[in-house]
Amino acid sequence: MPELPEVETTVRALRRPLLGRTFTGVRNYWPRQIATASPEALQERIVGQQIETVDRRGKYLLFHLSGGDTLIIHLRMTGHLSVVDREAPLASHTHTIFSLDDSRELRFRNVRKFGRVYLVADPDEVLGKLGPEPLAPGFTVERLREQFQGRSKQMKSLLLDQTFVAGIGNIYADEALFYAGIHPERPADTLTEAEIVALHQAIRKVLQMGVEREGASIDRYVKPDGSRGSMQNAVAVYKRSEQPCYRCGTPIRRIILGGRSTHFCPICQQA
DNA sequence: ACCGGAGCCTGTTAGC
DNA sequence: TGCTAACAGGCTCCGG
Repeated sequence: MPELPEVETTVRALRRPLLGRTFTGVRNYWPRQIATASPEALQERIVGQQIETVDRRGKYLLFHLSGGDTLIIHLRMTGHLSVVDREAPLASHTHTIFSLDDSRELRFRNVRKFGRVYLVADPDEVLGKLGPEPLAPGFTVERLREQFQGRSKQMKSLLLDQTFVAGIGNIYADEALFYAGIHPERPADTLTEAEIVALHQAIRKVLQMGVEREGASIDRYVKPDGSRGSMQNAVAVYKRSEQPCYRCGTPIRRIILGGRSTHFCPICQQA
């Protein structure tokens, strides 16, 4: 669901309305959503702090604040952020509302309650174990090859591991493996050098495509303004089981790996 | 250290 | 048609 491209799309939409704003209050209706402190403690600490940057690391949104703290939000499965006038009607499942100094509010809607809010002095408390940022210039083939050290699990599961590469979720993992021509069940330690190069290129390609298309509106995901992205119209394998592979015409297969639905072409992706 | 599986959640969908 | 059970997958935690 919200994976790197969807979070990046959210960050880009929120930057303009949030940069330079100061928090004036916090309301919370689901205390467990606040991971680092009680809602009262969060409010106490965040009020008066100005938003200096709006950024992303993996699937996390980062708001660096004038008091030195960083507000971190993870959307998980169903999280949705929007900035609206405080008079706007409240959508169902809105669990945390940040009031701003311009009569607007940053609202965190979260149907399945998996999303989390962190307020920390040191972002590494939350982000410390994340793997490399796949669209950053430092994500080279060499860097990816290093990440394979000591890893033996199946490629699909490895791509979902945020300590391997940050930001990939179920959709883009299946898409990347398709373009790299790698079967999702392949043990990581059996990849050839050529396959690692292909995987590096494929990861960047599918994430870049997702960002350009402003995310995949599969299931519930929509942009902060409620409109849909278009990546769902450009997927090669995800949720295309039984439909013909665009490359060879063979029906796309769906299996369960590590408890996750996995889609692949049995001809183009050799075991 | 690494791996796989359970658990957290609720709206939607599949199946009887 | 109406109900229940399974499913969806982000991450953390636990045991092997």
